[in-house]
Amino acid sequence: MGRPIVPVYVLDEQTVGIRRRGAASRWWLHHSLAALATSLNALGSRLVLRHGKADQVIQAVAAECDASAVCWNNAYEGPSRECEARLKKALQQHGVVAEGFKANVLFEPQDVTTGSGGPFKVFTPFWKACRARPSPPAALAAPERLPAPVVWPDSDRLEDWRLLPIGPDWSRGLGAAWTPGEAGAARRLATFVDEALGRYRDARDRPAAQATSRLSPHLAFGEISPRQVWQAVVSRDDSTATEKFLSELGWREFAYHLHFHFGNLTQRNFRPEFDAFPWIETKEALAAWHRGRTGYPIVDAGMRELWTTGWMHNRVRMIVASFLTKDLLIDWRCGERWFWDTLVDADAANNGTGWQWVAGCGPDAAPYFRVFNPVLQGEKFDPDGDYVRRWVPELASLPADVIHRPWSAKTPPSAEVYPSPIVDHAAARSRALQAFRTLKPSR
DNA sequence: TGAAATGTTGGGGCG
DNA sequence: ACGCCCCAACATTTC
Repeated sequence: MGRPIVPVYVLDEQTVGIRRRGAASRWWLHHSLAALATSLNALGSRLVLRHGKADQVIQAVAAECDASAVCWNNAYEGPSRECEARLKKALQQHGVVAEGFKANVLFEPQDVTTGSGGPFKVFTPFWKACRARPSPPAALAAPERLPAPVVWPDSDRLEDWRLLPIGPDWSRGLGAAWTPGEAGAARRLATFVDEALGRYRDARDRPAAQATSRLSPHLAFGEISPRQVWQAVVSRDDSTATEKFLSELGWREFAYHLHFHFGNLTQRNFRPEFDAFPWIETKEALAAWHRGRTGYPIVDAGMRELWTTGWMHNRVRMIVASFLTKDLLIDWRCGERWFWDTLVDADAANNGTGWQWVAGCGPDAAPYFRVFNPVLQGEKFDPDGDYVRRWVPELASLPADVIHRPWSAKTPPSAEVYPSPIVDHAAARSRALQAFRTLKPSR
């Protein structure tokens, strides 16, 4: 059955506008590709690795194989889309069937429109419109074997791509936390559905509860399709438990929708009035944030979880982002860059949308006056302090009622052990409100 | 997917 | 017993 299939992965670091992956996601990519190659070998196939401009490389491989068809999953962002368009045109000129599929999204951005036919700028109506559409079709089962060609095209060696850290190996925490690859993704999904989905709605905001799916890096690398996730979740037929989780998949869809319709939002303010915002350049404060030494336990715990595991709980991402942009008044792009480099789930659309949402310059963004209080957020979402104890061990002996404000403890930790807050939150809040008032009102 | 300031209410202490 | 005040608890508004 079927004609030979040649699986190809192209590492494109040359097409202008395609951003080079950060260090943590390069680590993930290495292990993901290794896992994919192993799986393909078990099917009697191989993974061909090439690097270069994706459209040119694929054309070359297709010619070497005398391919009759080339298939891929659609991309939704500027330079990648242009690359696809060039490839499609070139292949068709040579009589090769070229087809993109939508396995990376539940709903394609152009299929979801407002009543007047335009794109959405607010999440709730966007997701409502998605839910009103037919459910995404179930994913097809994986083939049991892939027919091999008589002659395989050449492949790069994965090691030669040097995706793993050179010099000091900071990746041990990543390896302990994650299993990149399709099998790891499937296990993660099954575990989540069995053990955590039922309490997701109530426990998802508590970072110590381990109640989220942790599928984000697997989704970001295409190791699992959102359609597979959708299917596993809705088949539980427990709408109160699942609806909240589905809407988080919806935020991912919304991010792709925005990037498709409004262009790259990883650097450009969606609301142009923010181009005049008085961000402050403070290297010391930024460094304290990077290293998890701000003096606010929930912020520092999150930043250290990120550094150690390449991932941070969603609630804590909002808290650390609010702290950077509002308490420190540091440009959200500085935070976006750090996340891009350190997150194993780094995804251009999700990262840009999330940062702009918190900073207030994005679509459907938090209003400027919403400033998270890192103490109250800690007390509300980490009431026992377990998350802080895990990631900020020097505070582990503090009782729960002061662990989010160590300066109030009977015997506060010395400044060598744990820093005093680098800013006073109350003062920082009023400074931020002041700064935000300088913006011209939009619309 | 907030927080703080301000307003309202009702119970209890106390002159 | 009554009225006054205090303030916790809750609601509303404002940033």
